[in-house]
Amino acid sequence: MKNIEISIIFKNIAKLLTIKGEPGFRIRSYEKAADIISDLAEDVSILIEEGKLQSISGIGKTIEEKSKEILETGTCQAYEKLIAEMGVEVLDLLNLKGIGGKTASLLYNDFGIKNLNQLSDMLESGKLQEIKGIGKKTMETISVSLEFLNTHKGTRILARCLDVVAHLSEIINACDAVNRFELTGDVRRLEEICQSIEIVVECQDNIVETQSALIDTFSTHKQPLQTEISNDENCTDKIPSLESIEKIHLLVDNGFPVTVYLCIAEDFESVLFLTTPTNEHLAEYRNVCGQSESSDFLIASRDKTETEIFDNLEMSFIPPELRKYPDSVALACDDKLPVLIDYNDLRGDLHTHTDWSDGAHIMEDMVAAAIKRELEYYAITDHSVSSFVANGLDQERLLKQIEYVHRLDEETDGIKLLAGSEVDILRDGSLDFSDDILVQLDIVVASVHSLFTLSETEMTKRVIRAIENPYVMIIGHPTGRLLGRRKGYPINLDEVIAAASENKTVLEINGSPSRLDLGPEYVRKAKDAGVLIAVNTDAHSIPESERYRYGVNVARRSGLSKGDVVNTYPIEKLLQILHRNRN
DNA sequence: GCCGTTTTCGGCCCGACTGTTTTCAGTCG
Repeated sequence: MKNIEISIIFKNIAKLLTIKGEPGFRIRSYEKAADIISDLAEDVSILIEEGKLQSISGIGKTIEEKSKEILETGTCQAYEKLIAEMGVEVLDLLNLKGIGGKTASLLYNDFGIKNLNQLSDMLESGKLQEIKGIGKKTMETISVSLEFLNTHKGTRILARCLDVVAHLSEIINACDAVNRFELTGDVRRLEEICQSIEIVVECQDNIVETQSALIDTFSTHKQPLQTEISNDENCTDKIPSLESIEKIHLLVDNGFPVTVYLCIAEDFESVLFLTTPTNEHLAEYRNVCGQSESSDFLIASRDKTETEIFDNLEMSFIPPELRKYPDSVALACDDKLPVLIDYNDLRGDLHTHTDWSDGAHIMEDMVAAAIKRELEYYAITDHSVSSFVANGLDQERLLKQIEYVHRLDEETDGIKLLAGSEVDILRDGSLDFSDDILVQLDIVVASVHSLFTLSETEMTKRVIRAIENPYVMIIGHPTGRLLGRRKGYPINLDEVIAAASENKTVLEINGSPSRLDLGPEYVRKAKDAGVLIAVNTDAHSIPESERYRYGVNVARRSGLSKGDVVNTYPIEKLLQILHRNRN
């Protein structure tokens, strides 16, 4: 059980209590505890063992007891009681833009709204607009948000899938009848949003025996994923049931589909090969090899490794991340696939936070985590004054911080610290700090954090003006999207990319698992336009320093090589590139 | 629910802006 699981339960308790209409401060305590726990650098279980959990400010007796209960049983009674009473779907109400705690509570208590479908009916019947405080614009916001959530219904972001996979792996490992297993499908391709989890299992001897042993193992490990065996044959099935392939369908994590393919050793890699790509990509292989049926293909490729299968198709090995795009097959046939950036290629992080603004940890601890990651350079880029809620730094505090970073840099061996700022891009595209302040910074990341409702024209103009500022080096999370939750502000990215290309401004791939912003579609366009990319963590805590992996995933899926990513360069070259617009 | 203390309950809670109204809910990190 990881900290994140405990954190999610506390966050959900807070949400359910909000919707129920409970008074505020108890809710706030659960929210605070959830935030504290997700940011902890150590496992809750260890802190409890050492008797240290309650010494953290914000965590008292009740939170510790409930944490213990969750660690032991996968859940806690208080949470289960709320879910039983209100239903888990009611939580979706708070994911809608335009609806906050007060409105969600009103909808639930006075109108009996328990899920998005009921809300949708209410919206269509016009009853929603009768509620005080909901006018034309808010209706529109809710309607757009509802449609967005519906298109992502039943999906999970990659990070959540990997958490779920960690649990499933434990369960599968506990089954003696399994030789080995590997992820396939969406998760193997590292899709930012996944439709399902697919796993290929190599059985020890008899497939049917392994199948029934695995079903037994899954059935006895119900918590914390609410794992159920499902008979739903409509689950993602890339290959038909064959004599040599069996399947198990599961629903985990409140109804998320999992398909387990069971096969013998000889078929393991060919099943992996067939189940990894999208259907569109798979069709391209068929064009190349002329095999029309998966079953024929399977027989033809029996006992071969994936590499041998690609060899037989007379194309180079296509990394799983690229087995989505039809064009990668043509590139593989011509042996022209890019050499993808590797996770170890990053030499530094150019966008991070500390407790000077809204980070959870002190600068020294964040730096220690960076040294542990063996980074060569590390930029501190706390928020600027306009991000008030994030305790953004004003000019005076920024100047103090620059000095502090320089001093810490002198005292610290093994890493170069860069003084930076994540500067807010204001409404008109100007920045929070004047040029004579910006010139003192090693790194300037400029980001939009407010006024998401501007028109596309205004927003595009706003960001381009920031790009044109010679002191701005990187545009942070360029679309403002939150995966599965928020579409991002309206902006013409083609124009933004053209402006970045012209002004030699770097665009960011933000490694926050719920952002991953820019996404592959536009990263590819940026690469084509000669724009360099920075893969940053935007870490607000020590655990978040690990999110560089998610950023690299996006870079790989976008077909980026090491040379396309600015923070793979040695420090001298990096600064030369970033400072080239300064005179 | 947590904290702190003047030991048994009162205080916790940021700011600017938008939308919808005329006082407040929601949104940005």
